[in-house]
This record gives sequence, structure tokens and C-alpha cells, in this order.
Amino acid sequence: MARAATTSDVFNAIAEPQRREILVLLRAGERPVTELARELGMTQPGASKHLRVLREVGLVRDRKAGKQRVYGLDAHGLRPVHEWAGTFEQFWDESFDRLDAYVQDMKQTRQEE
Amino acid sequence: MARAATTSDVFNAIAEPQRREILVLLRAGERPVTELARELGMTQPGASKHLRVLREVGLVRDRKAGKQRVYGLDAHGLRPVHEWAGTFEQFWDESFDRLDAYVQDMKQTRQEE
DNA sequence: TTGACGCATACCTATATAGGCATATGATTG
DNA sequence: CAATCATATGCCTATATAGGTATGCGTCAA
Repeated sequence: MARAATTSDVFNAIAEPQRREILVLLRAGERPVTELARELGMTQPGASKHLRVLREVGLVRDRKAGKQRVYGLDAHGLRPVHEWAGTFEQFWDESFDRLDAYVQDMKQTRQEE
Repeated sequence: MARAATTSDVFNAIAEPQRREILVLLRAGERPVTELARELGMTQPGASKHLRVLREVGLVRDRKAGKQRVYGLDAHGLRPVHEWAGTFEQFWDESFDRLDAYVQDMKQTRQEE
């Protein structure tokens, strides 16, 4: 099997650096495709493709504005990411003393089996 | 070009659902490979491969314990993910930056799906 | 030393991109 | 209607997996 589709979920969608850049740019406001492409130094088709992925997972939405199609941020879908990573918060501040203690525990437990 | 390598950064590493499951499991304590594989219903080589990716981006550490190799969590690398997603926090609760009512309607519609 | 056990790797296959380029699609204007 | 601008897509290539299977390697017990 290949890697999971980027359209399958938000975690895959934001795995791409350029897509994260797009989201950051859109934080400052809506933008048409060409402007996004220009600001990020990518081709127009390239920008459109990334925007499509972001749209399919619901991180951006588009709105027609004359000849242009304006993309805007919908960061709602990033909340699960934030919360998921947040569940590990207690582990990244502490020293590993605690973990090491746990390790010793496991070691003993196994030896006693 | 193909997609960026999973080993390139944490965002790519956690894009894989099974790897996220591994991290969640390790939150409860260290575990040898075989036990992880059993608990997650994957083959031993499969678990080893995912663990390798996680190790290369620094999300897990391994320690030899006799015949076994025990893997432990090092969630430190998840902090950037949490913080990055957090920079969008102001956008997922309240009204959108400069998006109009039309956008709000779209938001509600999608949330109801 | 010989097995047995636990794990990492090599190898192979199918798949999903990311990108570049050409072109179809839509909308706007003269 | 024709020309033009703004985007989206189709097509093609090279690459990076995710998984499965077989196997090599190191460790421990008898």
C-alpha cells in the first residue's frame, strides 16, 4: 500500500510544507490563487492543486469574485490537531527522570514474571 | 517530485494514523516492539518500520533490554506542532477575520454534515 | 554450542503524490 | 462573438512510501 491520501484527513494535508505556508498566508486575509502563487513562489497550477487538497479537508474555502476565485482560511479543522498534540503536553516539559523511573518499574515487573 | 519524506519532519511522521496510535500507546509507558505490534494489530516488521520513522524524527527513543528493544515516548517534538496549530486558535472559535456572512453560512452548513 | 526468541532490514509491489506543462473551463469586456 | 484573464484539470514522470514476506543478527537459556 502507498501512503494515505492527503485528502483523507487534516494531518496529511498539513504534512506538506507549502500547504502550511498557504494557511499561514491566509491568516492575514483572503487571496486569489494567482496572488498566493506569486507570494509563495509557486506556479499557478501548483497553488491550485494545494488549495484543492486544503479545500477537500475543509481548511480553506473558496468564493467567486468575478474572474477570480478567492480563498479564505477555515482553521476550524486545525483544532483537532492542536488538541491531539496537546494531549502530550505533560511529556515535553518534564525531564525524563519520571520516564526513567517508569522504565525501572517495567524492568522489575518483567523480571518478576 | 514525490511527496516529502516522512523522516523529514514531525508533521510528516504524524501524518500516518498508525504512528499516531503508537505515540498514544507509548504515553502509557514504554513497550517492546512485539507488544506494540500486538496491541495495534500490526505485524512486527510493520511496527518496527513505523518506530524507525518515529525514532528518526525524535518522537520515540529506544533502549535495549535483554533480547527486547523497548521504545519510549519523547513527545518533545510534538511541541512545535501544538504551537503551530495554536497560532490559528483565534480563527476557529469566532468570526472569520474578514470573511462575510456568506462564509459563515458555509461554515454552519459544513459542520452539520 | 545449539536453539529459540525479538527485532531490524532487504526486497518487492501497488499506490499516491508533487511538479511541470499544456489545455479545457468560465467569466469579463470590447 | 472574439480575445483575454484567472483557474482548474489532465497527463506524464520520478519518487517515497506502506505492507507483506523472508531473512539476517544479536541475545539468552539449556
